[in-house]
Amino acid sequence: MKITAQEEYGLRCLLQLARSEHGKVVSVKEIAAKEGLSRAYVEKLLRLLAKSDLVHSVRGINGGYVLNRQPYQINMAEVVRALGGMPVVEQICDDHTGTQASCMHVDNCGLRSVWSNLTQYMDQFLEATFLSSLLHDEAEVAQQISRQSGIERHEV
Amino acid sequence: MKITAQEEYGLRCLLQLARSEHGKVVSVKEIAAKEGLSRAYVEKLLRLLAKSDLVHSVRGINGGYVLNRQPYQINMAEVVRALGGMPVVEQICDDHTGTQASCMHVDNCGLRSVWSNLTQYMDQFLEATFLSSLLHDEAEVAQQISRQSGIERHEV
DNA sequence: ATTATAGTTGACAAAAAAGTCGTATTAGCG
DNA sequence: CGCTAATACGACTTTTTTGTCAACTATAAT
Repeated sequence: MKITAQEEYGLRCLLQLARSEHGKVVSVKEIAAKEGLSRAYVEKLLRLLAKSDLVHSVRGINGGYVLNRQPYQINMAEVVRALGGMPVVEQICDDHTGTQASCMHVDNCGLRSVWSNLTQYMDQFLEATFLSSLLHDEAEVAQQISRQSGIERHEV
Repeated sequence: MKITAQEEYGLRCLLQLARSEHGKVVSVKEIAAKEGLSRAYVEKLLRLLAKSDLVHSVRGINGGYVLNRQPYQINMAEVVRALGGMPVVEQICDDHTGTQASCMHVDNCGLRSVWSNLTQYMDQFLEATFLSSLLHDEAEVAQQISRQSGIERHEV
């Protein structure tokens, strides 16, 4: 269970857009500087996000990227999906390795249920978390999310 | 958010052990055949599981691997952890990429809270799922887990 | 004791993911 | 128009993860 680099850094770039005034064009250069990432990488990530219509680009001089909706209208599940994210059960089953032509468990697989439920469970969480909630102070964010998820918080 | 190959295949091998009579030694050869994986790979996975004391090996002729506890005493969170699994927030923060020496958000990072809560949330789910529940028919497993997680099931 | 079967180990090879680069395209501005 | 600063895109390189191999050690059976 790994959070991929694309998810991590893609989300960060998105947050940079969310932080700036709505509708304002922010250049890759600026985002790259603020996140300490290379321009090339930031471009790649933003193009990914653009494919899923979370942002759009403005070309030419003074160009850059803009968030398509407001931060409170974008939930984490969408973002994670856009960034290549959530494992779809069919993919897991399809993508098997090994000596056989198809997964040994094609027609009866206890695991499939586990993964598919876990995925849905995570999705619930992510759908309930909006970009806007991540813009505050760390302590605030922690409180808010913890309340939402019903998890008691022991430490940061 | 990816389920890694090690988690997927390691868990499967473990399930093969869980399926056989408790305390019985099962050879890598046998597991490999049943899962359609190479012996070498199955060995590697079982050694990983052995490191975390979920199984132990018996050497020599008639050797193989044995589950250390009974399936109803082993939860998925342990298994996933043994297989390299759950992302620890410190790791994510530490493992940053980019042009700077440390993550740009070291002292105030909204994301940290999200990942850490998501992780805990998933952990709850995985801790409540035991190896024993994965031994039944797919349909049964699905029902059982869905009940446990409070997620309504729409389709398989 | 010998032999055959099984696990052990670390190095290696292959595949996938992460990240970079160069060239093309677009738009503002003089 | 032509220059400059920006995105677009695909090919490429690097790094990490997956998976394999070969030489080695342990043990039961004979």
